[in-house]
Amino acid sequence: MSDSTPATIEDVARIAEVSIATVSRAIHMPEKVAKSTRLKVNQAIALTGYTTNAMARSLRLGRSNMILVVAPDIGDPNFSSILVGLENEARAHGYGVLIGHTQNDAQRGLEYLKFFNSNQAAGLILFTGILPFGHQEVTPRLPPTVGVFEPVFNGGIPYVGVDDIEGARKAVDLLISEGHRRIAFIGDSHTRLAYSRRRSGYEAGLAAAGIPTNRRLILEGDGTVESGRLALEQLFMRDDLPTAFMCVNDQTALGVALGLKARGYDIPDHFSVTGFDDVPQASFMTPSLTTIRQPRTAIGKHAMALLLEMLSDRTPSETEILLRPDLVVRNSVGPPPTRR
Amino acid sequence: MSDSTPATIEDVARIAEVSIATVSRAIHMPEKVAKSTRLKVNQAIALTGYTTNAMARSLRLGRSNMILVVAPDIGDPNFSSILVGLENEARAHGYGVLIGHTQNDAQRGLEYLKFFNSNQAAGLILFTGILPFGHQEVTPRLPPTVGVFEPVFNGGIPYVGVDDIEGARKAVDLLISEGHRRIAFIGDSHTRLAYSRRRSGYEAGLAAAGIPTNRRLILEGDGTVESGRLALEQLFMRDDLPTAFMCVNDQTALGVALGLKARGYDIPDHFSVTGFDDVPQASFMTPSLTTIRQPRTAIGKHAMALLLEMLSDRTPSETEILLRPDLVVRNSVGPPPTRR
DNA sequence: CTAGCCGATGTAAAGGTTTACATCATAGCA
DNA sequence: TGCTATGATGTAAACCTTTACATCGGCTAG
Repeated sequence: MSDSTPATIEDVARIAEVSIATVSRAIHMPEKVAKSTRLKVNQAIALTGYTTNAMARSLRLGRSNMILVVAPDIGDPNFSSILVGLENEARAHGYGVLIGHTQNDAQRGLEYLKFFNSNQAAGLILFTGILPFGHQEVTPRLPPTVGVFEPVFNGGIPYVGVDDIEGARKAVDLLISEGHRRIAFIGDSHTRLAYSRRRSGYEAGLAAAGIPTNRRLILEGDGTVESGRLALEQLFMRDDLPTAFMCVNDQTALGVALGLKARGYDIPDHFSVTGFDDVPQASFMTPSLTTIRQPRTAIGKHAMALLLEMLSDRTPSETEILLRPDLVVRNSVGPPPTRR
Repeated sequence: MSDSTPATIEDVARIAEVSIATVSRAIHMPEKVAKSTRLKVNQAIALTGYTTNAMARSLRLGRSNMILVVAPDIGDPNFSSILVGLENEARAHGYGVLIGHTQNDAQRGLEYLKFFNSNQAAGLILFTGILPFGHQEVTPRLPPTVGVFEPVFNGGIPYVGVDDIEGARKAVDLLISEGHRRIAFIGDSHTRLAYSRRRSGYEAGLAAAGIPTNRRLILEGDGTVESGRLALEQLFMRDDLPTAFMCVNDQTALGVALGLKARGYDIPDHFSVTGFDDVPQASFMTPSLTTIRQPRTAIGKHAMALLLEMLSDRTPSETEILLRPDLVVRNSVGPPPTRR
């Protein structure tokens, strides 16, 4: 009954008393085979517990049913629920998800390209806009690829993200409506496009309110907790403080909040703070963080759907999908202190 | 020079002027081939950019070089850095990591078994001890498998985790040494072995200090923030309060802390709280959480190493690897309030 | 000088699938 | 009735690799 080696298409064919070609057709092009035959084949499949050998299939077809997802850091809290969206969508279409992380090491990124030469993956989902393959003169021939969060470095590759400008705009508008005029932007970056876009939204918001941008209130950062803390220290050293800190992401906001707390200040009584992303811990911070929510599962779903589309007819319907970021009002924003 | 289709072993053989068998040998058993030939082959490989077609190889060998990692929830903060350890170790040995999550749905778990019938994966890493395949009379034939965190349900499968009893013991000992005598345990569970082990450690600690266990101070939970909050409410309703809450994990501790804060209590002045796991956010809570650290990356590394060992000679050197949990002292524990 | 051995290499089969092409039976039509 | 179109199925090649076995040449030892 149940042998130790898995059943092959040949076993099924023998039991169903047809040729292996018919079995294959019954599975993949059922309309091409007589109803009675289809029935016999299905019974034989049920009996043997047959599953198509994915290796043989991929070999024959010249493509696999795996999607490689490469992220700089798997541990990023912003990453995991996107993965859920990716995985669900992939599985719904018979694909599996392979993961890799580069830890910002170009060499490692490069190694992942082997997955495509060797037919182990059919498509690529790339987190962060910079190609993880280092700075190369020659762009490596990429497989069908979709970016997440940011457009991919050398362009021409569709991507799915959130409208960073609009999101930032919502945050800065909230701060302005609370009465803030001196608003710092923490976490500007020239390597991460998403971050500089958020800065653009910030500037647009200020401009719309007639507030001149003050370059001394724009600080760089790399999105880590530490960078937030550091930026805060710089501002304190200059003794040129804002009343509100608009941070490029929640991690940065956490760093700022921690720094303020360490100096004995209270949020939002003394300073207001906003984040971006709405990572799970944002709601558990004290005070809970007012931030911009990224629809992560939806991002994952759309990215995978786009890639799957490319894998079938090679012409993606969209080249850019920007989802709507939502303002999540919690307790880290209040009016500026009346007088200093 | 660079064709559109990837180079095959035949291209390499032609250029190196040897047979494909020699090329294969030069790659996989270099000592079996003359040095001069090896050189020619290597040059040809470099020239063509040849990579072994993993599909063909797996097909021929009858096994793949992929490891499937199945977790109930990819988004679990306790999961991702283990994944890093898994992935690094796997890659170091030429394996890739495939991920799947069951979302506690037995049906989904079952579907992943297909990966093995179809040769898409060679081994399985299973998070949480319960087989994700539902309650079945017949245990499905499992591929080489290693459990993480807890022994796998029907036994006989090696696993890697942390010594939960010892870890819990460290937490309860700390609380006792601070002077607590009424210590609640939040998050007992009969479905999660790791949790009930932590309860054992808790009880052992109490016993060692001559404190009788009070069943009314042991509350069930499923390790979520909500379960912590709920358990706290129960205790308050009974008006039978402890002075310290030892929580089964950090999430639960967070729920307890949030609940206490909502009721206007201060940690650690009014109550002490401990967690378990040391998830990233534990250090950012207010107050920062005293907890037990799981060496996550190491767990991942060991689990994968064990599996890889099983994949080669089929007899794992260990059947159980328990790593040492470390106490991380932060600010959520203090002496009990002198008088109520 | 030759038998035997050994090291290096080549030949060819096998692994499981998909699919172009061939075959065959039957239905429809003249 | 005989021919063709059609629908269902079978045959066999191809996808790329690994490896058991065969071959071949040269060396050693007797």
